Amino acid sequence: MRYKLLPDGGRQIMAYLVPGDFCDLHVSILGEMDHGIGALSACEVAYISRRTFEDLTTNRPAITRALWWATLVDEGTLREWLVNMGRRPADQQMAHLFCELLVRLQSVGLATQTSYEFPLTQAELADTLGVSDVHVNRMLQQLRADGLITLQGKRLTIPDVERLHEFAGFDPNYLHLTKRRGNGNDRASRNGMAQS
Amino acid sequence: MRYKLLPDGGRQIMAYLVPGDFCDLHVSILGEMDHGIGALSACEVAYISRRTFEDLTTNRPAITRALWWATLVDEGTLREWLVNMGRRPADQQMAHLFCELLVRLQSVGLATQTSYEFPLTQAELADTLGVSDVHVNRMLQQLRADGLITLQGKRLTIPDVERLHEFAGFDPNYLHLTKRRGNGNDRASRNGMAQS
DNA sequence: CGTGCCGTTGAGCGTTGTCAACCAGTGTGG
DNA sequence: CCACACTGGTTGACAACGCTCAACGGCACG
Repeated sequence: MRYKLLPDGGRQIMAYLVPGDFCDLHVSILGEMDHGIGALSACEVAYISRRTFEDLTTNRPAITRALWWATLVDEGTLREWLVNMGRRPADQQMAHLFCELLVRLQSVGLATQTSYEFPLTQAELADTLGVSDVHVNRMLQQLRADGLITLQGKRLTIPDVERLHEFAGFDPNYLHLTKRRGNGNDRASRNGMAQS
Repeated sequence: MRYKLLPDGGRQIMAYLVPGDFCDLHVSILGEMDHGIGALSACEVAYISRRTFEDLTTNRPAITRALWWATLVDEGTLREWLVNMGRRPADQQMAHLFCELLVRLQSVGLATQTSYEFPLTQAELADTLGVSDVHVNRMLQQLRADGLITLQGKRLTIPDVERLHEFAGFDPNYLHLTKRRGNGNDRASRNGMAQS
């Protein structure tokens, strides 16, 4: 995840990273990090040396373009999150996040048609959605009571994906996933390599 | 501005563009726009043809890097806005926006040390901050009463910039402006051209 | 068998939203 | 020159959403 800490001790989570995502392309270009990065579950991290990066961005325009593409998708996601926080009540907001994670995890082969591992605590959800943890708890119960989700142990299941989309006002176009094959492993295209 | 419209008629504004900013680098890379762009005041727009763009991104790595840099700064701004909406009450949120605009407008020579033209309506502010227009009105009055801002006609003045920063919890580091000269015209560096 | 994390619940309060009305300024057409 | 409509800002009353504080229970871990 990406996050920022505030003077008053508050934390705002601004992004979730799934396998295949880049976590700090910023540093190479901007020279400085303006936020923190943390792991919410076991992670495997690949390093690209500064020299390699410099080499790629000066000599390999197609790859540079693919990396740029990845940051633009991140940007699109941030915009959608902004809409989420600004214009939707907490329950729809949470439902929207669940929809997004389903699609993104499917694209890397980490979700079935209707469910995925969900290791987040309610406090972390609260720091993501900009609401209190108590309120997250109540909204979760409501979503469960309405049959929109089930959350047992660490697994989130969405019985009727279409209905949750409807409820959350979710439209995955902002993720810029290329739609083809339905086999749940679309990683190459998500990373934009295929087009370049 | 960048914005999205929702099915219920709501609008969320996700970014303000000041002179020198790029408005749709996305299209060339992502191939599709996922949000709308609108003008809030008279604008002058420069077009770059697709062919020129293709040429730049394949043959001019330094310029490509500068463009990429610009999108990364936009991304940083989006993250800060997310923090703003998630973790700050409406009054501080508005103050934070005023602080950001002061710095950004100064960097393109459109603001004095303490004031700038502010053409937004309260309804537009509301759509930016994710609150109702009535509430914007009341928070504005409060900021005025506290002597943090004055807003006469279309001009916003910040009598004590340091105090407003304090109140809003504003730290301009996320804008990645290079600090040098204090003359309020720092456009070249803001666009990242100087470094490349 | 303690300790700590996480989830859950209740009560009361504060911020913010909704609805509705009103006012000032501006432009328009008769 | 004067209705008229329209936009943008302002105000009041009330409801609703979400927060804070506080306590408690289950569970894993040492």
